[in-house]
This record gives sequence, C-alpha cells and structure tokens, in this order.
Amino acid sequence: MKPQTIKPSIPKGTRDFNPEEMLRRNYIFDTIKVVFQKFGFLPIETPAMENLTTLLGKYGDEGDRLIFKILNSGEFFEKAIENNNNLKTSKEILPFISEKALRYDLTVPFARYVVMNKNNIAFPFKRYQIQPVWRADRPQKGRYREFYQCDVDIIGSNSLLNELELIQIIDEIFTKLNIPIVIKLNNRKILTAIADFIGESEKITDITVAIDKIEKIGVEKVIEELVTKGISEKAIKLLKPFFELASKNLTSKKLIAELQKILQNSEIGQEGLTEISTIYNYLENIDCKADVEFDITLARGLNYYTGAIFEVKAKNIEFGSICGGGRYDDLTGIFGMPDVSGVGVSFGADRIYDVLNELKQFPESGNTSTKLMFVNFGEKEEIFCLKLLQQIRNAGINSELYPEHAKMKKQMSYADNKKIPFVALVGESEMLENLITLKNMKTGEQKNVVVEEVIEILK
RNA sequence: GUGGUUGUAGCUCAGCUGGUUAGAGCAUCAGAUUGUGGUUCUGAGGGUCGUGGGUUCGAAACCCAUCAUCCACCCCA
Repeated sequence: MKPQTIKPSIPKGTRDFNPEEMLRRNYIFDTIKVVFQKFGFLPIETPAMENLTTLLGKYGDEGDRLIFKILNSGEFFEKAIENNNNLKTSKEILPFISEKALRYDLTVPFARYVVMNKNNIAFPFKRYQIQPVWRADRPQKGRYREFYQCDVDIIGSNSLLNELELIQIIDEIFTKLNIPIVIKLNNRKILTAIADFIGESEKITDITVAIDKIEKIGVEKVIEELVTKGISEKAIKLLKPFFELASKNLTSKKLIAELQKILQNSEIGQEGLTEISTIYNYLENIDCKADVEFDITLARGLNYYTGAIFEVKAKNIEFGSICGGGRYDDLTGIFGMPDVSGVGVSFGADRIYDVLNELKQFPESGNTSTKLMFVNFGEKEEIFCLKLLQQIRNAGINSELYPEHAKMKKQMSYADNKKIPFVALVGESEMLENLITLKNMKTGEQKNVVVEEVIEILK
C-alpha cells in the first residue's frame, strides 16, 4: 500500500513567519513594549481560550458570529440530542456542543481577569498584554483570522489624564516606528447626544455605524443607508447639520464650540464635549507630533465603549486602522464588579507590519543576528576554534561555527546568504601563529588579528 | 453570510481561436575555482497544469462541479 501523504497547508487566514519576518515582527513588539513599560504598564497574559459565556454578547451580533468556538470533547453530540431532540438551528445547538472559544480580543479577557483578581490588584491597574486573537472573518487585505493585538489599558480610574497618556503612548510608538499618523478622537457621549437630539435614541448603533462611513461612501449614501435602517426623514433632516459640520474641516476647537451650541440642552452631550476639550487642554501642555483630530464621524463598532474613542490611521496610505480603543465604564459589571471604569487602546501588530512594509520603513540592520562565522576547516581546526568562539560569545558578540567540514564555497555562501558581516578563517597557518584571518564580507578585505582585536572590531 | 478574481516548477509568471516532447526568469545543486562568498560562464535536477467529472480523434486551454486563493461588501486591528 502506498503511504498516504497529505498536502501541507495551514488554515485560511493564518500565516507562518520565517526568520526574517520574525526579526521584523519582534522589532515592532519590542518598540511597543519598551514604550508601554516607560509609562508604567505591567505585562499579563491570559489563556488562548475563554469560556464561551465570557465572550458572547460583548461584541454585538456580528461579533458573536465571528468568535471561533471550540467543540466539546467526548460524546457531546449524543448528550446534546438526548435531552433536546427538537434542536434545529446551529444557534440552538451551540450551547450544548461548545462551551469554550478562542479569544476575540484582549479587552474582555482583561475585564474578566480584573474581576477574578480584584483582591490582589492595586487600583488603578495599568497593564499591557501582547497576544494573538482570533476572528472567524473572511480574510482579505490587512485582515487575518489570527493576529496579534498589543493592548494597554488602565482600569479603576476616571481621570482623563489616562486618555492623554494613551495619546502620548500612541504618539511615541509611531514616532519610533517612523510612521506618520493621525489620531482620531471622538466621544460616545456625543454620539448618544446626537441620537437623542434627532429623536432616534434606540437606533444609536445603526446611526453610528452609518456615520462612520461618511468619509468612505459620502453623505448621500449614508443617508440612503439610514433610510433603509428605518430612520425617519425628520430625524435625517435634523442630522444634516452634523454632516455639514463634519465635512467643513473645522479646527477641533471650533468644532467643539459649534457642537456646544447645538447640543446645549443635552447633559450627556455637554459632558462628552467637556471631556474632549479637557483632553485638548492637556495636549497643549505636552509635545505631541501626531495630529489629534476631533472627528464626530468616528464611531467604532464595539458596543462596550461609553466615553472617549480613539482610532489611528497611517498617513499617505490606504489602510484600515492600525490602532484603536476607548473608554468602557462597565465591562466588569457583567462579571459582578460594577462601577469600574477603564480605558485602553490596542495596536494591531500585523497591520503595522504591513504598513511598514508598504512604506519600506523597516530598519536595514537586523536581517540576521549573527555577526561572525567561523569557517570549519576540519577536525583539528574546529576544536581549535571552540575556545575562540566561546571567548567571542562571552564578549557578547553573536557568533557561530559552521557545523560541517564542507567546501569553502558552500560555507562562504552560507555566510553570504545569512548576511553575516564577518567571517573568521582559522586554518593550519593561523593555528601555528595563533591568529585569526578576519574577513569583512562587505568590503572583501581581510587581515590577520588576535582574538582580542576581533572582539574590539565587532563590539 | 453576499459578490467577484485567480489556481501552470520552491517563487514570479508566459503558454495565440483546443494540436503532438508544457516554457522563461529567479531560487536550488554541480562544475569552471581543492583556503574565499556576493559578479560571470557551463551544466543538472525539479511539473498528477488545484482536484473530480464531461465535451473532443486530441484539453493546461472549452463546459460543469468541488476545493483553495486574493479582492470587495458586512464588520474590524
């Protein structure tokens, strides 16, 4: 019988990363991590899977659909139909066959973590978390089914200084990564006020989702969409002044002033506007390179946001948002810990990678980590090299010895291929004189030196 | 979940309205060059043409199905 072979493949929307890609990814993660720590955030990790009940209902209907469910183990199917033989739809069967799921984001697991560990946490709690999340979405440009989020959140503090700090973190990270960005800022309270103002409080989600598209599809199409969602004509009429304000390109200050007039009778609206202007007042006292733009069309779909919302877009490039977040006043409430407010943002590492790639903004170096390779001339020589190699490694220089006594050409090609900048040749003559022939692979020049000099040159 | 695109060598692709042995570049390996890579020259290996069925004397090409892919919508990092 023929041994059966399977065509190797990986699931849709997932990727392998080769060493070159990993070095670049780590450059992103390291940059982000360093800034997080600089602002006093501490790392945590949570499991890849959560109880399904922890996740369901937190991301809206669409979100629920996109959660990867994990099948129960054992005879789950028999058990499920034993007691309920009238189960028909997958939605009905779901709770009987699945009770775990892959995490959809890092914020909800974080809320769960906070509640479970509330007695051991000193509030306000500043944590960061860099882990993959999974979404059963159709993959396309900039969209994967498995991708890394880098979350920073501060929970247990209502202060708007936290919002400011997040803006500073965003600014610093993208400055370090050399990506010009614009930070868009809005407040859910303002959106709520607008929905109230036009008399369609119930439809706030539909309204925000539609408004969010204004830049993409234009006012006309947005109105069309609102009509199909059942928003009254009267309401749409009332909504128009807001569209006009949005498309006028006013400065953030002016826009706040205009909205304060229109929404003067809305308590929640005034609250939101005060929050925005407080953040802008803070911003005047710090140095911020990114543009921070107040944009009333910014909505964000996740329905747990209650205050400030953020979104970051790279300039000069058509791409989805590379960072987003906001304030949530009651995410912990559902786990039995009410009235704890948190605010945070999430950096999409994979999208940042794609942006850096398209902008050709990855730093040159860091293609390889090896700085020096010893050519292997044979048994006697490789033993002789071991001591030198250890000495050089102990000096903190990444180095390796070619593990086979292969042809010179092969070994040199290996070094060249791996972009190793220096090669050490230690053969019979070098051994006699206790010298190393150090070759610079870029210039091709080579000289005879002692170990100490090698260390000095490569340091 | 809806609509469209593309599947040919490890990679990027060519292959005319169906015609005999399916090509190129890059990569790989070997040699020119036994202690010198990246340049050059010579040669070699590598393909069930995504899969299954159909039309035909004849299919990589046409038809149907299926799977995969990428893109757009929805939504989002």
